[in-house]
Amino acid sequence: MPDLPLPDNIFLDVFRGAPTRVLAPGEVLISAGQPADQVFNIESGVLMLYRTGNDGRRQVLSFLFRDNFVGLSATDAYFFSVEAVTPAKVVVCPRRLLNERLARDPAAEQAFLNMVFRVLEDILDVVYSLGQRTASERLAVFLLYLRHWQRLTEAIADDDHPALATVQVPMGREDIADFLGLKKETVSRSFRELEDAGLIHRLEAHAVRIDDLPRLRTRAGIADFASPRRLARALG
Amino acid sequence: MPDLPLPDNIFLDVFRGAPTRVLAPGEVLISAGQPADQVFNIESGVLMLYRTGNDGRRQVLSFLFRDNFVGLSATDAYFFSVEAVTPAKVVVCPRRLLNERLARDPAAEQAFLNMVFRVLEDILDVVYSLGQRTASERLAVFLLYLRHWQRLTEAIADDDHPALATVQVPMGREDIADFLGLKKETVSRSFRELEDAGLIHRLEAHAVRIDDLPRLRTRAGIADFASPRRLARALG
DNA sequence: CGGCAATTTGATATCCATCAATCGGTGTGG
DNA sequence: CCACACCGATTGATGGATATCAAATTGCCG
Repeated sequence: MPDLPLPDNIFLDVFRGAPTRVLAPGEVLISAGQPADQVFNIESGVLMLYRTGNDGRRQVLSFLFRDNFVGLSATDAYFFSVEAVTPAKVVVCPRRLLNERLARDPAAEQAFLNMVFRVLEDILDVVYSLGQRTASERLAVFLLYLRHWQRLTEAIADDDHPALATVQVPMGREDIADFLGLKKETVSRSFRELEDAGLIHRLEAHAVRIDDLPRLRTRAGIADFASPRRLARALG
Repeated sequence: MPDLPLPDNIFLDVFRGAPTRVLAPGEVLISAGQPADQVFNIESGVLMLYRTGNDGRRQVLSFLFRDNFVGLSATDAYFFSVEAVTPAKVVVCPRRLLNERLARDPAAEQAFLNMVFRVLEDILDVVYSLGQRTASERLAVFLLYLRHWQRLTEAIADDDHPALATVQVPMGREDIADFLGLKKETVSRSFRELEDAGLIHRLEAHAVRIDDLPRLRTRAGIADFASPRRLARALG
């Protein structure tokens, strides 16, 4: 079986030779309201895209992993914030350069559009989770989502590969809670619930062993982040 | 003050002379899993885009209004369903034609991409609502959202125009509930809560009078669907 | 006018949030 | 090397918001 490549979006070549920026955990890359004049691509590490309300409520809209593109915006100002969860490296490129690249090359534009569609589709999963799923179901989906990204960033072809038995959970409970629309205590209790059900085992706060993948998938419901169709798409 | 035009997305001209399809309430336009070989534009009426789980849970992802484009998909199969809420007319066009149009015309492609961005941004609002807002806050946001679309489809320039004092609520309570991640009884109670607070008044099940727009906006939180920035963009 | 479906309202149950310890690692200074 | 302090995670006890179950009411259409 061939190694599993990351989706190669040809427009990403605008980042060739672009400067790298190193981020410490918690460091802010994008602040909502700033002029949207740069785009980024993640070389390593995990970032978090979120939106905050006036009253301090925060919704994490997405976690971002290696080779994820950052900086989608319809307008000339970002409408979200992005910060590093782990130490991270991103490459930076003026937005103008990307626009020119897309305008010149229909194939690149097509690839870019497809990426935006994938983002859109992934967000619809999140909407379904937030609207319809219970706390432990959301956590089950989330763990499969982390496993999916771990599989992609480590380019693992085999779904049963032993390296996927333990899933790294780089972010804290509060960040998970703000992604899943829960409170951090509820996230803890949901971990326990999945553990008591024999689906997972907490190794430490930032790593989980998956004991029963099929039942974890059942618990999560259909929209498994590594379902065959989605994976086929992710691999382009 | 000039009349307020609908956003004129130039790529919509692929629908010129295209056949019209008439839909009765509840009639399904798109069924999840079908080959995604057609795209649509709404001429009149209200549609509903949703996703269902194996167990019958349903999440309404979006309501669709006049001049909304339907059929965005990264793959060759739809991953959502669409049905009519009210009697509706849509124009139908082969997806291939749109793709050719976009490939030929960079300006059209740009306009299309901008539309997709707007959709993305709107969905992020929904995610924030589902993750962070209470029931009555979600309903407040929803009523402003309906008001916003009513304003657009009726091309009303003035935000204080008397025609906007009453908002039509074409969909049933269950559909609202499945959009807001609530149950229909909770939607009823939230209507009552807003009414008791003096923000709105229920005229009938399908129409609401807004008594205190500023306070309704406050209740909804910042992401007002008709905030100046968003509106400027929608009209762009 | 009658009957059916949708909505509203009421009573109760459940799940998640909140408030409050306690536990457990990690890093530092003695 | 160990004691201690700190911070995040877990667990416990309780409260509150929403779901569920069950009428009662309204509105709509024949």
